[in-house]
Amino acid sequence: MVATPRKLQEFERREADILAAALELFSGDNWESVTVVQIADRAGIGKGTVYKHFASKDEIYARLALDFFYGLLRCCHRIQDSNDPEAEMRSAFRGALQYHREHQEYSNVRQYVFRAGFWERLSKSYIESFEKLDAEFAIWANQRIERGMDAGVFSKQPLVTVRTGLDALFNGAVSQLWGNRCWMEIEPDEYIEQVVEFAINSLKAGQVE
Amino acid sequence: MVATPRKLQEFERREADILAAALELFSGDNWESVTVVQIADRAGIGKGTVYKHFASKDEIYARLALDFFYGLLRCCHRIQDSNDPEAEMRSAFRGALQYHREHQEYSNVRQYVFRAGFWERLSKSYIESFEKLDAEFAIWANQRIERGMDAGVFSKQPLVTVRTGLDALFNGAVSQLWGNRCWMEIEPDEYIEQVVEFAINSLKAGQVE
Amino acid sequence: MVATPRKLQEFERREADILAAALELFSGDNWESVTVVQIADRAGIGKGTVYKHFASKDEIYARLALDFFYGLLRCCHRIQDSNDPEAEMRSAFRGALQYHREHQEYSNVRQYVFRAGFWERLSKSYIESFEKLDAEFAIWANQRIERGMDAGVFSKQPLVTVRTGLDALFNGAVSQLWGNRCWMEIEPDEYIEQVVEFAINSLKAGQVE
Amino acid sequence: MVATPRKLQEFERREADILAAALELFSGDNWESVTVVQIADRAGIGKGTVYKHFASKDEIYARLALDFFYGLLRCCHRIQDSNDPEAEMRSAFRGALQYHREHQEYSNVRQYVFRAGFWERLSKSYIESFEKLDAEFAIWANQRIERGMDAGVFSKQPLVTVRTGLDALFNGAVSQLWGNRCWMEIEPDEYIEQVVEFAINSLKAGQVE
DNA sequence: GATGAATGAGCGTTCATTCAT
DNA sequence: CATGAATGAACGCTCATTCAT
Repeated sequence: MVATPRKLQEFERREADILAAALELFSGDNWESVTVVQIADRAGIGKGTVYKHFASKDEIYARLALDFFYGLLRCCHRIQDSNDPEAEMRSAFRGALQYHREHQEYSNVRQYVFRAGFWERLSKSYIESFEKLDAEFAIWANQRIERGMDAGVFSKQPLVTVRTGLDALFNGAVSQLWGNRCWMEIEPDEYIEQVVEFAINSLKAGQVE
Repeated sequence: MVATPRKLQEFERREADILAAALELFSGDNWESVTVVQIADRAGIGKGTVYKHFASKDEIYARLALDFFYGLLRCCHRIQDSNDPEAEMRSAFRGALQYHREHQEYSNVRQYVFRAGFWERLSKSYIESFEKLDAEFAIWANQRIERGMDAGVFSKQPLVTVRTGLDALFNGAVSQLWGNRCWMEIEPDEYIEQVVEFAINSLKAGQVE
Repeated sequence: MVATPRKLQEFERREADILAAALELFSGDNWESVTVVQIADRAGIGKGTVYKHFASKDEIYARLALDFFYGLLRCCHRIQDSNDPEAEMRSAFRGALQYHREHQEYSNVRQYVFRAGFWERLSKSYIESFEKLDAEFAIWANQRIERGMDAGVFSKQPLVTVRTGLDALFNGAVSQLWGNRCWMEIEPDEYIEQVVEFAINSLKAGQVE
Repeated sequence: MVATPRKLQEFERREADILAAALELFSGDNWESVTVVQIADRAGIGKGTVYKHFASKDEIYARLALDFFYGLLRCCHRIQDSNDPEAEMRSAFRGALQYHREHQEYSNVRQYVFRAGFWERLSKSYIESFEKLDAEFAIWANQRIERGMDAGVFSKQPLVTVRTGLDALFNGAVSQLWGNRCWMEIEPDEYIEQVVEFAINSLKAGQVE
């Protein structure tokens, strides 16, 4: 076992410090006007040091978003393969929504990286990371949907239609969970169950019984 | 009756123009980066003229917020006194929520003035205006709640508890109505009714029948 | 006759001040590291004011270059049409070289705008100005060359060959005139005469006598 | 004979590496924006190590300039004393120009150290080095000029006049040799000969025969 | 009173320089 | 001693605010 050099450990810890500081500030009320100096100050380092770790402020956003989405992907990958596609899909959808609920601090980061212009400014390597992420999600989701269709559990529909609909449903649910900061007429957990139910129903819809 | 001088009329019209222009821009997508020049241009006046009416950009925000909240207060005051405190409260809560729904263009203004730091920068006179507003709301709401309690319609609870709960409920509902831009599982009107119901129930809760 | 408003006069004077200040600094030894603050200080104005007149530091360079090249074009246009194409071309070539000699302060500006990357950063309208300038030069030069060929004074050669060669010769001569800041083995005037002679000879070269 | 310790050898080799790396970068196109990191990388060492050898980036420039000028002085000192002052002067002038022609890579270094402000920033010891260098040149040149005057080969003129003129001539010739990168009406070697001839003639000028 | 030219603090970013390891 | 992470002054540029006209 090779011991990680102390220097490297510290360097990585700083990166974590910066990301943590940035996330705290981005999740606050003034997130639109957070400056690099504020991030550096909160991380307890100098302004220039931030740029040893990230080429730009946007890259901090990008990195936080990647961390968030990779966490989401891990959520999905944790679902065990089984002979019950419906249960799998339920678990995945529920888990993904719960993940968002538990990480509301990424709400503004997500909003920011989806803004027009963000991708245009982003460096090639970060764009590739996001594309790889998208591809992994697509593979994972499509496999499960097709498996369910082949098993006759989900109705046969064009994959693109199903994916588009589920994505819209999912994003709408996330808005709901995040848009409401203090209160909701039904409990989030119950809300999530209803969305999951809706999603499963739409996957089985039109099925000949 | 003293005729308002033409000059004064023009002055006030300009102020309205500025506020209208600012509100349009603040309700748009890039509201965070709206500049004073943009506001002046849209109002059809020079940049310097804006400062004849408002000491700072923040005061425009403050003034819009005051307009909005005074409109809300007028909503409440329009409720006729009656012998039915529950119906009054229902009307008030419903009306206040409808008011927010109908004035979503103030969404960003409200967010902005609630930011940390806004009040620190605000001039004394504006702070006093906001405090006066708060006080009027408190008087109005407390009167109605106490009247309802005295009449035995609402359960006897500490006023502070009731006010805190209702405020949270109200703010949550506003976030819900404003936060979710594309999708909601129930219609806003129905949503408002449910919230009103919930509020009334909580006012009557614990009551011995 | 409409009197120019005083304000506009002052505004234009400031622009001239900025350009003059920039040209002085760009013609000096430290021209590569001239800052906007230095330009503003020398022009006796604030940093922000520079940006009322020019969108970027590069645009100051671009504007100076345009001024320089338009002056050069005026030099050419001043040459009277005559029945002697050779004398015209001699006058033009000589005049253009003299113009460069008399405006050596633009030496670094010219170098800067010809750098790779400068055009990529330049705004569309400035690029169009330069293209228009190029086109006017081309029209003027081609007319005179073709007229000379038609008159049998210059030898018939492909226009592109002649233009390429003359441009190279001209640029080389400018380098010579500018590269040497204090001294030259022959006097600049004599040098210019020799280059002109060379140019004319190359235009007549291959001619059947 | 004391053996140079290995450690010291290595230290000196590193210094040579840094200077070589810096010279390569300073002679390139983007020499103005060369960074210390680039120099260190090309020298195959860490950034901090550069500062073990040179107190600042300017000192690297200064040291390169000193190396260059000491090389030039050695050129002069290599000229054998003889009884022919004119031949000596010819050799020296020709050699010095050839030295510049063969070391065009120092062109930007020379330009940089002659900039206003460079000397102000330079440390005392380096300034002294340059002053010593100047003094040695002056001694060498004045000796030869005076010897030639005493021998009746050069005309009697105030030393200051002769030195000023020769310096201007020399610097002009260097600009010519370095400034013109693409084109010259005569070959460099021939150019040098003409300059030498001109220099000798001016030394003999006004002489009563 | 209305104006917009002028301002300079503050933004994101770079890089020469320092210093703990 | 060599290193490179950390620093902060200074860059080009923006824009809220001021003030002479």
